Amino acid sequence: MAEDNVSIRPDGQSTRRLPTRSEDFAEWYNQLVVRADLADYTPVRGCMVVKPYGWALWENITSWLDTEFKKTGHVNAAFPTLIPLSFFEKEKEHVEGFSPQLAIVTHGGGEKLEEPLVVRPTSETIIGYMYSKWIQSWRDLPILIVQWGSVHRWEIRTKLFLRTTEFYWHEGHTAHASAEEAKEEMYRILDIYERFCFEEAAVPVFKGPKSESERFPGAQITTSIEAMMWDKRALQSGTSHYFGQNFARAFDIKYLDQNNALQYCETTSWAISSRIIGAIIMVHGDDQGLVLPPRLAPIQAVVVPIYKNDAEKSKVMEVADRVFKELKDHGIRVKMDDRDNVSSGFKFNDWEMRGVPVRVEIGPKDVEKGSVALARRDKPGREGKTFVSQSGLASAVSGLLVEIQDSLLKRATEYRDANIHEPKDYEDLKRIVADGWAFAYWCESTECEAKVKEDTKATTRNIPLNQPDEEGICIVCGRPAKRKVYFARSY
RNA sequence: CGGGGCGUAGCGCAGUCCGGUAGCGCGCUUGCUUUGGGAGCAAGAAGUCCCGGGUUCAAAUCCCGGCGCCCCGACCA
Repeated sequence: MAEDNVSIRPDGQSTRRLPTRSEDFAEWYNQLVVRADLADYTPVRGCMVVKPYGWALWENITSWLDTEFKKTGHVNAAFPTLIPLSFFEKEKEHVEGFSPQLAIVTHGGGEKLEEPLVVRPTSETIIGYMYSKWIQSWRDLPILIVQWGSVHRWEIRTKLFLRTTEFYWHEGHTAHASAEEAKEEMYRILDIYERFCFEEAAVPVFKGPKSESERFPGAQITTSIEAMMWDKRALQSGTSHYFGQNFARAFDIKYLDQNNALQYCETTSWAISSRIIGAIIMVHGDDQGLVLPPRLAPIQAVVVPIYKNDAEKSKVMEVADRVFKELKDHGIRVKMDDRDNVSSGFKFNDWEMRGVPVRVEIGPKDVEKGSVALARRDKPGREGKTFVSQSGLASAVSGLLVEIQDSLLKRATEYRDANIHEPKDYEDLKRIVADGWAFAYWCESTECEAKVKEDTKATTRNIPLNQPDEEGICIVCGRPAKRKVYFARSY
């Protein structure tokens, strides 16, 4: 489906080489997003267009997550984009956290509004208000609702996918009777996020709680999944929060328990946003362009026919059409590139820019020999090319897609692990975070964390779960510490 | 908000110092030849030179005033 919507017109810079990642990583990213046809800039500062190819990728991400949410009992619903400003003032930390980022509507229908409306930056408040209306009894719990949509946060510096004024996401909002149940929910979702990253995006992540200073405004516990980008900076790729009764008290979300006693609910919220696309780009992309994990790629294989004249064309197209149909029937998301106005060499580069995992080249020689050239995107250029028989091609391509998926995860994991170090002392930590991640004991005090940030610009990312039950000493102050944390510069 | 840069064809830029026919590359259109790693030739189409004012016979160019964007230093999924 998605593959048929993809525009394949060359752009104005098609023949220009992308800057390499080591030359200028930021510029590499900016150009790649546009030239791979994922997104474009608009007249509205900080707001992007997600183009059909980028949206097809997003749809593959969302449909997997949606399926998993439904499997675990969640249902989808939609809440308003506009939220009364006063709602934000009901939870102290929430208003402090979000005030600087709000877009506010002051007029409607040509008149000044009595109360300004906030363009939602997140929906805890309006959903909390509605939950208080809907929940009366322990029988009403849990409520497990997911909203798919977009939100707005006024940003100073924006970057396509990573930080835009408007971005796309799902936000799950749940209400429970007990703290245990709410915390279980938070971790259940975190596990889904982790599985998504490993299995679908081939992006290895660490999951665990964030420090107090990195918490979501209004949360008691914030957990995250954290990934390492090619430039070794960290990207928070998803979050899951436990609110305790903070929002329940602010919005009066109460129920009568089995003993006829009035209780506050325990709530959670969680999200993965379109930012995850930025992670996929920065983890897998190379100097030729985008590299997409096969399981998420809108186009998994592209067929490129090669011919010199009409006689060759008719012979080649006969085979190419047959191959295309075979792959399609085999459930592979395949695209036929029968453009007549660009050379095959151009097409090779073009599909590499767009990150298509497998390219099937069919020329006159292949027609004679009953073969095709198979090129795998994770090994660009001629190195990734092999010649295989036309018979059994569909299963060969399927197998190759699996192999590419695995190799991307393996490569990303090795790269990440090679760039995480355990510092011997504080000076060592400073050296490490200049070009990598440090994994060290930390006393969990805000002072020590702030000192690291001050000295190195690195922040604590998260405290990974399942650590051995050992004690150490804080890398900053030397006091006893129970758990290790990742320190890294982040996006 | 402080420092630096930019605004000229769809995109990337030259021209501005020293005022005088609006230019280049890519892309686009048409035709022919091409197509196994970013094709060639030929003929075309396409610009309120960011906006407003001023100086001048004449302004992309000089002067004044705006606006917008990008890059670097304090927040976030």
